[in-house]
Formats: sequence, C-alpha cells, structure tokens
Amino acid sequence: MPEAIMIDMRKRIVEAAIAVAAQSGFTQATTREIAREADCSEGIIYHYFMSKHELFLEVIKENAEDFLGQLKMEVNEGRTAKDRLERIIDFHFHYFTGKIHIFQILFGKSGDAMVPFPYVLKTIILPYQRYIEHIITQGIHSEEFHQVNANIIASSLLGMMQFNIIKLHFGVKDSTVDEIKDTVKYLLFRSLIKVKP
Amino acid sequence: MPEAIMIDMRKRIVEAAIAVAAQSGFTQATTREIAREADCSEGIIYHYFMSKHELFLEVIKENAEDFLGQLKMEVNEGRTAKDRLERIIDFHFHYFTGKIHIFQILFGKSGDAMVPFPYVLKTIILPYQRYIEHIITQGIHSEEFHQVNANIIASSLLGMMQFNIIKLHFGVKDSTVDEIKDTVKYLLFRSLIKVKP
Amino acid sequence: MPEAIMIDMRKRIVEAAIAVAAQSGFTQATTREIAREADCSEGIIYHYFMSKHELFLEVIKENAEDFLGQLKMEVNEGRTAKDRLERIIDFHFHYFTGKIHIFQILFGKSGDAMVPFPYVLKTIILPYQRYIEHIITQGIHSEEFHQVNANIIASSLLGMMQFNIIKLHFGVKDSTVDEIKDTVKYLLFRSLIKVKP
Amino acid sequence: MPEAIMIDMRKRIVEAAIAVAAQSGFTQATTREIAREADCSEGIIYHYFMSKHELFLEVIKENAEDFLGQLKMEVNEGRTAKDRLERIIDFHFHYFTGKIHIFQILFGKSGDAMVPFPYVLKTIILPYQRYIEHIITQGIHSEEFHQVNANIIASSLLGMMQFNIIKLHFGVKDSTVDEIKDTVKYLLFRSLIKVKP
DNA sequence: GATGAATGAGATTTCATTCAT
DNA sequence: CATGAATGAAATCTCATTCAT
Repeated sequence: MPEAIMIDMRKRIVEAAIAVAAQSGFTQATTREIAREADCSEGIIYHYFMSKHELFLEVIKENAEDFLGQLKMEVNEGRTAKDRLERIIDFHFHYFTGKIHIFQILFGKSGDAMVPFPYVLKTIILPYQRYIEHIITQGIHSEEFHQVNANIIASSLLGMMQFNIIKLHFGVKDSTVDEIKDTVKYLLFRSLIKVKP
Repeated sequence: MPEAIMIDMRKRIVEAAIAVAAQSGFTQATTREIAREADCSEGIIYHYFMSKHELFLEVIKENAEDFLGQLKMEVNEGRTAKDRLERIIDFHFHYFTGKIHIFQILFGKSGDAMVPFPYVLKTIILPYQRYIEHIITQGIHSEEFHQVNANIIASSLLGMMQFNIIKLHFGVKDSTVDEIKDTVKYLLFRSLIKVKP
Repeated sequence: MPEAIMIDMRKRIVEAAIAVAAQSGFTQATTREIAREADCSEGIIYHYFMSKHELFLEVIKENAEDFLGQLKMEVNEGRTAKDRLERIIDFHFHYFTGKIHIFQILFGKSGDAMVPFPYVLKTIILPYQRYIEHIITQGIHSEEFHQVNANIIASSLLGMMQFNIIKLHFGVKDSTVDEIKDTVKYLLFRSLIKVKP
Repeated sequence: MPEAIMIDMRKRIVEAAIAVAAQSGFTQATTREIAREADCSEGIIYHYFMSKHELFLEVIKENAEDFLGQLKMEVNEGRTAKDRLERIIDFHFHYFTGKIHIFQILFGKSGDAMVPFPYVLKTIILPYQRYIEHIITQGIHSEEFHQVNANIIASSLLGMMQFNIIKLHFGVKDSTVDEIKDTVKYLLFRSLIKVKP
C-alpha cells in the first residue's frame, strides 16, 4: 500500500465503509469488515467517529456534497436548458457507472435502520431532484420547453436513470450505457421540447 | 382467536414477515418480531421454513407470482398496446400505493445480505420489465408505436413509477397520485405514439 | 447439581449475580462471570432481564424486601423498645454474617455507575434506618428512653453494625461476633435507657 | 497555562485521579477522563506510573499519609483522652465534609477490583482505628474511662461517623453536621466516661 | 403441530496500554 | 518529557436456531 494511502486513517475508514456498505447495506456492514477493508483495528474507528451510525451519516453527507458540487460545476457550463439537462444525464451516468459504491448507498435503499432512507432523501436525493426541477422550470419560462409538471418530470428522470444503472450494476447487459443515455434523453426531450414550426 | 385465523399458520408467518421486513429490510427483521406479529412462537417458523433465509425467498417468490398474476389479468382486458400500458401504470400505482409492504421489499433495496437483490431482480423485476417490453414491441409491430428501444423504455417506465412511489411513501407530497400517473403517461406516450397525419 | 436448583433459571441468575457482584462490585461483575456462576449461557440473562443494569436493580429490590420482611417479623415479637432494638441487632448480625453477598452489595458501596448508591440508599438503607428510628421514638414516648435525636442514633447504630461486619468479612478477627454485639448494645443502651432510681 | 501549573505533572495526575474516581469508583475512572481532568495526554500517565492500578495504589497511600499526619498533629494538642477523642471527631467531620473525593475512595467502597478493599483497610482504615483504640486504652488506664472493649468501641466510632457522613454526601439532610457531631460524642462518652460521684 | 427457554456465535463499543514522533 | 493515534482484548447485548416438553 503506497504511503500516501497510509497517512489519513479517517479517509481510509470512510472509503472502507463505503466499499463494505455498498455490498449489502449499512446494517450488514460490520465494523470488523470495515476495519479489515481499511486495514486497521476496529477500535480506531471510534477514535474518529462516535459510533457506526455517525460514521455512515458522515459518509452520506460528504459524498452528497461531493456529488452535487461536481454536478453543478459541470452543468453551469451549459447554455440552454436542454444543454444543461443533457449534461446532468451525462454526468449522472459517468459518476454512477464509475463509482458503484456511493451510488448504491445513496439511491439503492428504501429502508435501513442504520441510515434511514429519509436522511438520504433529505440530504441528497431531494436537493438533486429540486436542482433538476429548477432547470426544467427555467426551460419552461424561456419557452424552450412545454408547460409541464417540472417536479414530476424531474423525479421521473431520476427514476429512469437510477433504474437503468441498477440493472447495469447487477450485470444485466441488455444495452450499452450510450444506448441508455440516448433513449433517456429521447424520452425526456420528446416531452419537453417545443417543435419549431 | 377465531379458528379461521388459527388454521393457516404458514400464511400468517409469511404475512408477518412481509410486514416486519417492510420497516427496515430483511436483515433487520428478527424472528422474534415476526413471531410477535404472527402471534405465534419463534420455534414454529422452523417447522414451516428451513431458515429465515428460506422464509424470505418464499415471501419474494409468492408475492412476485401474486403481483404478476394480477397484473396480467388486468392487462389482458386491454385491446391496443397503449391501452395495455395505461392499465399497467394504473395497476402499478394502485398496487404499490395500497400495499406498502411488498413494494418496499421487492423494489426498494439494492442490497441485503439476507435476500440478495439479484434474486429479486431475477424473480420479479426482470420478468415484469420483460412483460412491459413485450407489449411495447407489439405496439411497434402493429405500427401503433415508433421504432424505439423497447427494453430501455420498459426499464425507464419502471424506474419512473418506482421513484415517484418511493417519494410518496416517504411523505413527500409534491403531487397527487393522479398527477403523477398523468405525467408518467404523458412522458411515455409522447415518445411512443405515432401522431396521425 | 440437584434438579431443584436446575429448574428456576431466573433465580439462579439472581443468585449468581449477587455472588459475583459481592466480590468486586456491580460494574466489575461481568455477564460472562455471572453466566459461569449460574452455569448457563450469557444470552439467557437477557431473556429474563432487559439489561445487566435492570438485573442488578432487581437484585437490590428483591433482597431489600426479603431482608426488611424478615426483620420486621422478628422484631414484632419484642415487647419493649429495648427488646426490639436488641432483636434488630441480633437479626442484623445473624443475617449479614451469614449472607456475605447481599450485605456487601446493599451497604458497602457509595458509588457504582451500574447501581448508583442513591438507589440503594432509597430502596433499603433509609427505610431500614427509619424503622429503627421509629422504634427509638416509641421508646422515648413511653419514657423508656431519654430524649435523644432518634434519627442520628438510628444512623449511628447502622454505621456501627456495618463497620464491624465489614471488618469481620475481610478477616479482621479482633473480636467475636458475640463480643461485638454486646459492645454495640452496651454503647446504644447506655445512651438510651433511663436508669431507674 | 501558567508555569506553576505545568511543573508538577505527577501531582496533577494524582489530583485528577482522585477527582474522577470519586464519582464512581476506581474501575469506572478511565485514563481518558483522568487525562482530560489533568489537562494532559493519556500517554504521560504511563511515564509517572506503571499502570492505572499502581496510580491508584499511590493515590490511596499518599492520601492516607496526609490524612493520618494531619489527624495526629491535631490530636496531639489534646490533654485528656476525652479531649483527644473529641478532636478526632471534629477533625474527621471537618476533613470528610470538606473533601468529598478522598472520603468516598477511602471509605465508601467495600470492593473494587482495581484497588481492593483489603488494601484500603490495611493502609488507612485499620491504622486509623488502631490509633483511636490506643487513645481509648490510654483513657482506661488513666481511669478516665470505663473498662470497655476499646477495639470494638473504636470500630463503632468509625462506623458511626462514616455512615452519617455518607448520608450527608448523598443529600440526606435530616440533621446538621453539628447535631451529628454532638450526638456521636454523646453516644461515645455516655459509654466511656466514668461519672464522678 | 406448537412452545419458548436456552444456546452460542457475533456485533458494537470501551479502554488500558504502547509507541512513533 | 509529552502527545495522541493505534491496538487488541474484553464487555454488553442481539438473534437465528435448536430442542425438550
């Protein structure tokens, strides 16, 4: 293991927690397993975090911030609403097909006693959805898009992307990532974009 | 206790298992809690099932069969592909906004050591998706629908519905069920249906 | 082990808890040790008690009731206040030189995070002291005793008895139990009893 | 931090150990808590003491010496045996109602795996008792006192004082310190002092 | 068939002690 | 001297599973 990785034990624990939790959920992720993954003792986890519970809340929070931060930077480059939505879709698939761990933890569970879904919903999913909703609303105001229920469209977009990615992660190779992205964009924009006469 | 309730202990255990697991997943559902919910002893569970693991596999399987059975009965009444898809959407929202338990177990989790997601995927989700895909393909062949990637559209439809229902279940009341159904149908049919000249 | 002892596991756990706690306090009494002493698994302790803490509160309460019940039965036989106090002293030494366990737990500790002294004080010590105080007050009213501060005399009697018993328990054999009892009675009655002219 | 506080780290650790142990015993006193109280690192404790165990043995020993030293200085001023015993009682209440910490550690516990009661008994309690006993014996020889069992009387005096102080420490305010002292002296001297004809 | 007491493996958490800096 | 990150053993508690009744 390179020395750079050795140094920050806290970071190593967080990474290990993500990796382990991704496999079968927070509750199933044991401190023993996390310690093995981080190559440290179980005890040291409690030097950095007050409890396993707090560790996972921290994991969620840090990754949510990381994800949304990167997303917004990427999207701000886009000029039109359509352009921005495309960037969201591209970034979402890029991020979550690369990092299986975080994805599964943030989106995949609807109930876990250790890190309850409402917390994940509040911390990452709803802010994400509201961000998409906001862009759609802008598109409507600029008359780029039809008058639609931006909130439900945003939720539906998240649902589409998530579900297709889950399938990919579990090895269902019906289609390539590019085919999926194209079809999702097609579905979305057919409903949104005004056809010029 | 009326005798009718006494007789089918097995069924009572299955129902109790669903109810308990719905709250925070299979792993968190204890046999003690299931026994309390079913108003029986913990020991008797092992008379009907070899293990807690096997119990939950059964729960999944039986509910998958129940759901798909009801769905197909409902859908067969539809004449056109569009009509059938509408019936699927109506039934899906009806079923999962009524029965929170099963929904959460079948769709809500991407990983649980006790009943692994691949099993859920194989047993219920993919058959469901393939059924939808088949209807879309029929619509394409009958020239009712555009030439689209039926597989990805089907997956996306499932994702949309699931995500919006999860929000409802966790108390995010941005929209009514009817508004959601309408918007989902709008999204879907804008992409599918050929506009008549 | 005779079968009679095998039967009541709850009782065995309570007895074992007393025996183990007597050696080095509640906090030091581990469930592992209690289980070994009771010849059972650690798990079963939690079938009968919600926690180690609750187990010890129960131990205190049950023994306090047992002790005070026996004491009062014994004392009620006495006619005069002096007679009753003598019976208390006799019973106290009989009880606590026989049952080392309970004594140490009820009187010996002034602070233990597991079963805080205030609880022991409230549950057993103060009721005991007030009972003695009451008898002294009766002796004063019947003009058998001098006008004294019955409360402090009662506390002092408890202190004398306790301290001498502690010494005995830890093997300091300066005197016999009978010598101690006689001297304690002498100290007490010299201060209480009116000398007849 | 002023240099004066910096210099005697050892003393600071000892004081902190007393303060922390007073709250719920030696075993419950953690090195982490002691370090926080002494405003130093946990590690440095092991520079001055071989182990937590040894630290507490030192605490006991040093405080015992301090207490007995002060006591004897005070008592030597007394001329008669009665005068000396009064000084002991006054000093005892003065010392232990002022310094709750040490009192609880030295007298309050009958068993703690970390610093076993026998050690406390040997180091402080029995020397103290023998000192009282010696004064009573002197009183007997000088015909100031009756022929009594000086050993048991001494133990009983310690028991009386201790028990009343424990009550005070735990907030049972039945009487004032002065009332208690008076009653204890009354009890003691009624039994000891020869009434002059 | 049915019960629930009992087991034992394993989970989280605590803490005295060590050691590189 | 001094620090505090790190360790590892042990403590409390949980829970699927078994088995005598």
